[in-house]
Amino acid sequence: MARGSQTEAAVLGVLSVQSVTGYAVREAIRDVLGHFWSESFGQIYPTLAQLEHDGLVERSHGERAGSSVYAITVAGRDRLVELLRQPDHPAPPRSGLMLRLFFGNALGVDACRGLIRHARVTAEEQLETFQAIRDELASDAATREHHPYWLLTISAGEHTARAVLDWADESLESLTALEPNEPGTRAT
Amino acid sequence: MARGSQTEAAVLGVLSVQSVTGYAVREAIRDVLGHFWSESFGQIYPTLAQLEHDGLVERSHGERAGSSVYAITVAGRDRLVELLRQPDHPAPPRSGLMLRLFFGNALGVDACRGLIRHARVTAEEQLETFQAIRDELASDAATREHHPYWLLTISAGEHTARAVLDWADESLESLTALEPNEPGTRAT
DNA sequence: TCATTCATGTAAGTGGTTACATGATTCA
DNA sequence: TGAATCATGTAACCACTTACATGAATGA
Repeated sequence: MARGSQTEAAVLGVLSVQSVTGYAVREAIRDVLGHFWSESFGQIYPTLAQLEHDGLVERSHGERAGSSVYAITVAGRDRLVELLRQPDHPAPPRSGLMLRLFFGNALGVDACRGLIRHARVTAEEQLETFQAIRDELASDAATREHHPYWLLTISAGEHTARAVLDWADESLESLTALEPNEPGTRAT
Repeated sequence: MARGSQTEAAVLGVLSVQSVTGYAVREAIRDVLGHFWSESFGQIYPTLAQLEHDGLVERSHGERAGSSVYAITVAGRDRLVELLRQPDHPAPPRSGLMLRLFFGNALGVDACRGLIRHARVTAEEQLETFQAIRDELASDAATREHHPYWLLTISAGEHTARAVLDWADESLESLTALEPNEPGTRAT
């Protein structure tokens, strides 16, 4: 899947579940796909315009003045499947946390501990969020045919978060064994 | 940390371990930081030129004709610590796998199974790679002060890979319970 | 001698973010 | 009435990738 088509797929995907405004597409991507996907305004509106031009979505008047509701067409559904079938070209990894830890000898062991603790807290918060999403899903019958798939992504998030928890505990343990060698410590 | 400075940090970091050519910086980033970081040629050479201009690295003649070896300066070490201390602004998540699974109802359950199996295989291969790196590290005494930190990143990779394994097994199980509803299946 | 690796750089293109500009509607 | 939210769009900018261009050294 060419990089640009990923946005197309995400937007078509949202519209395949429900017809909404461009603004709501962005909200859905942020709130529902948020733990594994993101799109900015600057991408969504031009993409919607392109999709309309290609006959993959249709635009109708929204309830508010000037607002548009987009609905996916039959051709749009075909296109969505076509896009989803294309191979994934994952972006090269770039973890700022790992970069800092890798050069932890320069950064100093205390700063490393802080980074790991922070990652742990974030993972804990994520687990709570995932539980909340599970609860919400359980009471949403309208989209029940999607739930088995949506749960897959939630479960992936949970597994990853728990892995971070385990890793953080192990890592904090292993760093306590280290003498407080702090090459990077200076008064600021 | 501003986005551009991350490249600066990665390059300075590599040079803080050993003085090498630009080509070798790229190799180190690809082979050693590869599981959590990446830089392309187009980034490394301009960054090295900038770092030299700022007095953070020094250039000397390499063994080969026309080749340059870069060495980090004292100011460069200070700058590295400064960069590593800056807060991390993680790139927004973009998992093509999760996007496809989330819209699995459109893609079809068989294609989803294929994606998950593929992710599982990749995770298995990664675990083997990590073991190989562990073995290599154990026999490299020259960089021993870095090892506690380098092991942190390897361990993180292993935890993540094992999480994928568990998630994949669970997910494949959960999908077998699903009737073979295949909206996305068409002859191509 | 010929392919591969080592080595350095530039230029064009892309995918994406951020900020800007505008205005209606809702609700406190 | 005024702040927050809903809503649509554009323009500038940025980091990064890919492809290109070049050539020396190594080793089969």
